[in-house]
Amino acid sequence: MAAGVRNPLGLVVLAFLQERPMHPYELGRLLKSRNKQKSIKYRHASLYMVVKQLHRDGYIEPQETSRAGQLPERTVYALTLSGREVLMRELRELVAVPAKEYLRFEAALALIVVLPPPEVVTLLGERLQALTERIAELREKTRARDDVEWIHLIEYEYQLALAEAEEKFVRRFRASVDSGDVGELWQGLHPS
Amino acid sequence: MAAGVRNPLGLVVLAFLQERPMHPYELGRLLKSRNKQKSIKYRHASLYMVVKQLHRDGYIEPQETSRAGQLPERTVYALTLSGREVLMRELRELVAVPAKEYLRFEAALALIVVLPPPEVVTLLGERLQALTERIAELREKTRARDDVEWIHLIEYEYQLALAEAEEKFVRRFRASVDSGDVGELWQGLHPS
DNA sequence: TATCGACTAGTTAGCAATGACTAGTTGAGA
DNA sequence: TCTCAACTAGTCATTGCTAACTAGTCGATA
Repeated sequence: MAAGVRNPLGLVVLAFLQERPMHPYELGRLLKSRNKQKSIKYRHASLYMVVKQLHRDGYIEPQETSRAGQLPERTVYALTLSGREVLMRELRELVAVPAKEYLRFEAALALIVVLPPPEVVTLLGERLQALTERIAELREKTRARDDVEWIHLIEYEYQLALAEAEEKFVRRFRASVDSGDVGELWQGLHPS
Repeated sequence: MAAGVRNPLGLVVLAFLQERPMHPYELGRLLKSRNKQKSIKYRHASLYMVVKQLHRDGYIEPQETSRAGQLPERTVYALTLSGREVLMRELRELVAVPAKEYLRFEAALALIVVLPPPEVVTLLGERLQALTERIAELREKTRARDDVEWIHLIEYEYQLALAEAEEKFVRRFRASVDSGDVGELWQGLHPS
């Protein structure tokens, strides 16, 4: 059946299996070793779930089972034709069509009037500090290196671009709240 | 016994109940009328789930039940003391501590080498167009208005800041790929 | 050589979120 | 006045994700 692959982790599985057949645990190891877990949420158990779903939907197929010692049996999966197709299709859409994302901070902003303005200034200060550190890390990580081609750092460039934008936004926002020009409504909710 | 309120929708419920006791359906109506559904994912059925959880965890309490005609009974809930506490606590954390978000586009970037470079240029072009439209909308929405205080548009300002940053990033990225300086690895994956 | 932590490999139970469903009410237009 | 669409109000079944568990292996250290 299968209207597609919702979970990005599923796409990783398909993408990796394009290189060669593998068993789930190996997929997980590879994912970690290529540092994809920073961009794609990875939980050990989720991987097995996702593999099961991909199999159910006919995107991957068990090839052989092997076993080392008394450890559990490993099932090696291979990509099917429709698996390859769905990988390309989903990836194209992910790139071409911006998805609506619900960010935690966005939700917080939508409810920000619940907190008294002076406290918001303090909290935004804390966030600012964390963001600054994050940005420094990302700048370090994305600095041109000889051992890694730039295309493999592109996710971090993106994170960096967003983090910098957020930093600027928070700085502006904090200044606004700090200036005291906060509007009657918000002020009125917090009698001091 | 309740380690907090994971779902942002739960925070909306708590925040709204701070104003006055309400029944779930009314909460949903209010959420829509205040245009929070653009920042906080809202599904009718999820609301009832969340309300049930908040009740289970002692953050809200049923006050009375009423009924209009033959329509189902409505249960009116009120905020408890620990509900108020948890609302403030979670909101503070949401503001002060940047959460790691897993964005769809970020995942796509992590797997981008699966697609051939020329196609990526095209797809990024499509995304760029969508982003431009989105930015125009947000600019319109956040333009200073007499009938709404600026603090109630702050979520949109945030979205705008991020959208603009993404637009710039995509533009730069597309130019890089288009220039053909794409690295051996990526090129090698797509024999032409 | 006993033991402790890290690694290998996969399963399971429980909860949270969502699409689909039920069912009555109201108002506008034919 | 009939009916159709939109609204009111809530429930339920399915699916998916994750924390926690099982259980064996390997290497270092005391």
